[in-house]
This record gives sequence, structure tokens and C-alpha cells, in this order.
Amino acid sequence: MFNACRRGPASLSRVLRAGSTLHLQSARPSTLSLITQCATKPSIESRWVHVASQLRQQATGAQSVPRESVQNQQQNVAVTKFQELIDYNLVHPNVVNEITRGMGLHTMTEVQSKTINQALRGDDIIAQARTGTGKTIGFLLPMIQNILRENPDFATRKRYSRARPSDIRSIIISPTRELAEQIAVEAEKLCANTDLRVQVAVGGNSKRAMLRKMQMEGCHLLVATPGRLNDLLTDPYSRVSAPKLTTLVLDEADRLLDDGFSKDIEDIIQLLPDRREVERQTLLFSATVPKEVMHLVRRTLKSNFHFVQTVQEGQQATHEKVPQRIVTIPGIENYLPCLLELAKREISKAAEAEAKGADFKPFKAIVYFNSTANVELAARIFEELRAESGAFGRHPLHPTEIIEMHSRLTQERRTRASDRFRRAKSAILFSTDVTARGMHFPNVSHVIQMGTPPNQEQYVHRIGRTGRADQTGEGFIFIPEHEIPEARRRLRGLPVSPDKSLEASKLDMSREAQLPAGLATSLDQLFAAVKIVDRDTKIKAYMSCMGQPAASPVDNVQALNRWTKFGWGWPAPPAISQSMAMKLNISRVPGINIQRNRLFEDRDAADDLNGPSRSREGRLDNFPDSRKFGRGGDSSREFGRDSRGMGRGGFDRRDRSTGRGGYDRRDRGMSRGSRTDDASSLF
DNA sequence: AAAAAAC
Repeated sequence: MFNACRRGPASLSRVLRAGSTLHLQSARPSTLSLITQCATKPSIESRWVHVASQLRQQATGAQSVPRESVQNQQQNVAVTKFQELIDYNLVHPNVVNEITRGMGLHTMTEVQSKTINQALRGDDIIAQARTGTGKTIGFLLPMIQNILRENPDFATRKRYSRARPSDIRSIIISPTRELAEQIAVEAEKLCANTDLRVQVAVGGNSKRAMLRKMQMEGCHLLVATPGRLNDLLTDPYSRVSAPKLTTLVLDEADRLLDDGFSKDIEDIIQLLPDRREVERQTLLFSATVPKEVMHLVRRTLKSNFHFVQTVQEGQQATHEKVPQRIVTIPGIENYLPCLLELAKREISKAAEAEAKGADFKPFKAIVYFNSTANVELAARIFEELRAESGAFGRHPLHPTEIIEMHSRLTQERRTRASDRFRRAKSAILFSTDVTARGMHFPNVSHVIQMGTPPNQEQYVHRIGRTGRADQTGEGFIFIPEHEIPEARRRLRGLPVSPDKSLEASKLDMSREAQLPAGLATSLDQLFAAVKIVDRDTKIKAYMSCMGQPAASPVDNVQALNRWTKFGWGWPAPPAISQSMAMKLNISRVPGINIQRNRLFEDRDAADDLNGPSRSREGRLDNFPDSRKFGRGGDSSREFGRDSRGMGRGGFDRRDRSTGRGGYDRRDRGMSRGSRTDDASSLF
């Protein structure tokens, strides 16, 4: 696993005879490697002895060696077992023991080995490694040791500690509150036998309570989200400051340095002590590092920083062990039928394996949507599912839990949702990208993405919620036909293979069809649930999709209107304002429902255009009522629709005229890139 | 009228 370059068996065996299992790191620079190369190359043996003795002195806190001379050493020795950190006196046993005995970890992952060895020297680092490979310990361990080296007193737990809120040595910034909490839990474990205090500063909870805790216990390691951290550092009454800051960590660094966050981060850096006066180490970690943020990385780090890259160029950013399937579907209305079919299939697959006593993995899935409103709608509908008609029917997926997670929940509910999902044996977590990065939920079997992710990085992070450590997992992504050109661009180069195993993915819901019994039942269950969910939730979901950037707003609104008609049974799509219609240039889309000025309109006419009001929903919805088709218990059943209410039959005509060929032709015109790469052959 | 993130 370790990218070792063994140069000559003789020298290697000499190293091994010396009683170590040290590996020698390749000196060959990778294309993206920015590791500063040493001009002189001493022999391997002398290099080894040199570094080992240097590090020994560092670990004991000896100040006899100036930092420059440490930096000037050849840096090609890497420890790969946690125990060796004790053996070579590199990290205090009180910290390492928590990992080896407490967590049962022994061998470092590649990113851990590389970053721990490098960061112990105090240099700035940006580290890129695949998801689920233990980056957190990779920065916590050297960070803690570097504090202990400067402050040996903290290494043992004392009965009384006199830490204050201004004792902060390390600040770790995370893009989400839950990730901050998760990092803090890990940090507390590592610090359990030391005198170091860990505090969390995130939004959504009581600032006063947090500050009180901080005053009482003091703080050495602060894990924070940008907003609250900024708030604390600017609030003179908080008494939170970091005059002795030695380490700054940005987890999910590319996210923190991109457009949405970079302003916050720059403000925070302005509030920290000047690096020229208080020397500090900056560590950046992420599974993805897009080129666009590299200039910000360079600005944030010292000029001689190290780029620790364990994903070689040309290699997949995702794990080979996570098969990723792409399912193209006729429209948005197919999302939930597909999900229900997939869930039922995987749940019974697991049950069968369990019954046979075979190895099995319960169905535990995260389902990503691109907007909060869509997460809410899908979760509501899945909560309302019943196996039989009537309110007292059992849930068809029982005992699989249905959980919802996004930022519009109160912080209390967010915490409860992630705790519940963490503990659940079998569950579906409907989520926004709030859980896409860094979050560790044990045993996630499936990551399911509904629609095209905002960018390729986000796809990689979402997939990374499964197949963590040595576990396996599967990825599914559902792409409605109108998104195919955009999806092709954003997923370019990813190892996704087409999957047509789901009946519901082939179902054109605008047409009549003979359906297999299982699919017919699932559709009945879904339609019954859709009917119960209130109208407002649906409109919000519709509007949220309208606001998303789309390659073609016209195709987008047509797909959305089709969804309201065949997914919800609405005679007309929700009304949108004139100004929005103008802005998106969709005023002339057939069947579009533009809000007219009510002052000059007949009230009832306006109501009709807005679709049925809540009180009349049951009567006006033109749902295919399963009872209309009879329930014969036969193996197949007619599933029919009419196309009334769409105005001039817009969709039917469009459906016939835009086949796959239409998309291909248009895409050829729009895409500038090569068409010979992986993704282009996949759709 | 689009994730997230401060009060």
C-alpha cells in the first residue's frame, strides 16, 4: 500500500537489521508533488540515522536543535505503524495508546503515514487522500504532539488544570457543524490521557452555554465552523483568543477555500496572530483539490509547503471497491419509484442472505438531492408509505428507518437525525450535501444520488460516505433524460457503469403500460403517500428545482411540469411569477403556468391556474386511482394516464420528437471536450 | 425561489 521505493536490497536489509520496519519513500516527484527536493542525497543509511535521531530529540522536547536544521534534513523516512511512534519516541505514549489500545488501530493508512511523518516536522501541508482513509487522525496526531513538544506539562492528565479560553493552541475549521462535532469526538479520544481540553464552537447552539463551558474548562483545541468562530474572535466579551496559536487546520480545505467560504476564512486568518510573530503550522486536508483553489492554497500556506498526494494523477478519486451505477430515467417522476424498487430489492436480498446464514449487509442508504425542499418532499412521501391502504397499514420497508437531514432542521433535530442514522442497522437517510463531506456513518451500504450533482468533487465526496476503511459499498446515480448532457460533462472520467436492472427506470409514466405486479404495488403505495403530503411541500420542491442552474431552462421546466403531472397527478404545474419566467426565458414553454395579476383576474380562474387548492386536492387531482384499474391479483395491470391539463399536449409531442438522438446531437454542439473519455460512452 | 454557514 505504501508507495515505497526500495532502492537496492542491500541497503534495505541493513535498515531492517537495525531493528526497524521503516520504509523508504520514493524520492521521485509525482506530477503534482510540490515537495521541496533536497539538493544533496546522502546515502540511505546515513539519512535514516540522521532523521531518526532528529525526531527523537524533537519528541522529547529538546530545544538543542534549531528548527532550520530539522527542516534541512532529508525527509524520506516514514513510520507506518502507530506503535513505532512510541518506539522511536516520536509521539507521547499517552496519545498513541489511545489509538492502538483504545481504537484498535495499528497500521497507518498511506495518508496517515505520510502526513504524520511530515507534519511532526512542523511544516505546512496540504494532503489529499481518498475518502474514508483516516485523514482526521492524520492531522490530529501530529498536531497534538507538536503542542506537547512545546508544552510537556500537558502530556499527563492532572487532577486540576488551569486552562483558560485564551490558551488555544490549535484551531480546526470544518464546513459543517456535524463534521466539527465528529472531529471533536475524535480529538477528545486522543487527548483523553492528556491535559489538553477540546471545545467545539458551532452555530445553532447556545453561544452563552458554550462560552461558559469554555471559561470553566479552558481550551487548547478548538474545533469550529467559520461563522461561529468569526463571531467569537470578533466579540470582545467572549474572551476567546489565540495568542499562542501553533496549528491551524482546514478540514475539507477545498470547500473552505472556495467561493462560499473563502471570505470567512480570510477574515478569520486576519483575526489570528501574525504568522511572522507567532510561528504556526497550517494543515489543509481534503479528498478533492480542484485546480481552481490551488492559488488560494498557495496564499494560505508557507511557501515551502508539502503537497501530500496519495491519489496519483490518472487514478480514480473514488474507490474501485465501490461499484458505481448510473441509471438514466425518463423523468424526475421516476426518482421515487426507482428508489422504492431498489430499497425493496436490496432489503430482501439482505434478508435472504441472512436467512441462509450467509454474509450480509443490511440496507443502509444515503439518498442525496440537490435541494433541501426535495429532501423534505421525498422524506415526507417515504414516511407516509403504507403496505396496505388505510392509515394503519404497516410501512412497506419496515423495519428500515426513514430519516431526514438538512440545514433547515433545528440543530437539535439535526443532531438527533445523524445520531439515529449512525446507530441504525437499516435506514434511508434523505439528505442534502450537509452530510456529503467527512461525515462517518458506520456501514453505509448504498449512496444514491438523485439528479446531477453540483460538480464532480461533490459526487466524489458523496460516494465517499460508503466503502469507508476496509468496508464495501455501492453507488447509484439517477439521471433524468433532460439532464444527460450536463451529467455527462460533470461526471466525465468517473467509473460509472450503466444499469438497467430496475423496472421503474424504464417506465415512461406518461404512457399506458403493462406493469409487473411488484412495480404496480409500489406505484400504488407511492401515489397514496404522495396524495397525503401537503401541497406546499411539493410547490417548494418544484420551485427549488426551478432555481437551480440548468443547461437548458426550457428543458428543465418541461421536465418539472411533467413531474407535477405524472408524479403528483396535478392538472397544471404550480404558477410561477412573470419576472421569473422572463428571467429564465421560459414564458413560451407549452403548458407553462405563469402567475397573472390577481387584481384584474377572475379569482376562480386564477385558482385553477394555480392548481387545486389544498382543501380540494383530493377531488381535483387526476391521479390514477389504483381502484379504477381493479385489483385482480394478476401478474400485471394496466397503468394509464391521459394528457389533459398540460395545454396543447405539449409533453406528448415533445417526448416523441426528442429521442436520445436529439440529446446526442445537441450535446455534440455544446461540449468542447473530447468525446472519447470514459463518461461519454456511458449514457 | 440553490448546500452551507452567526446572532
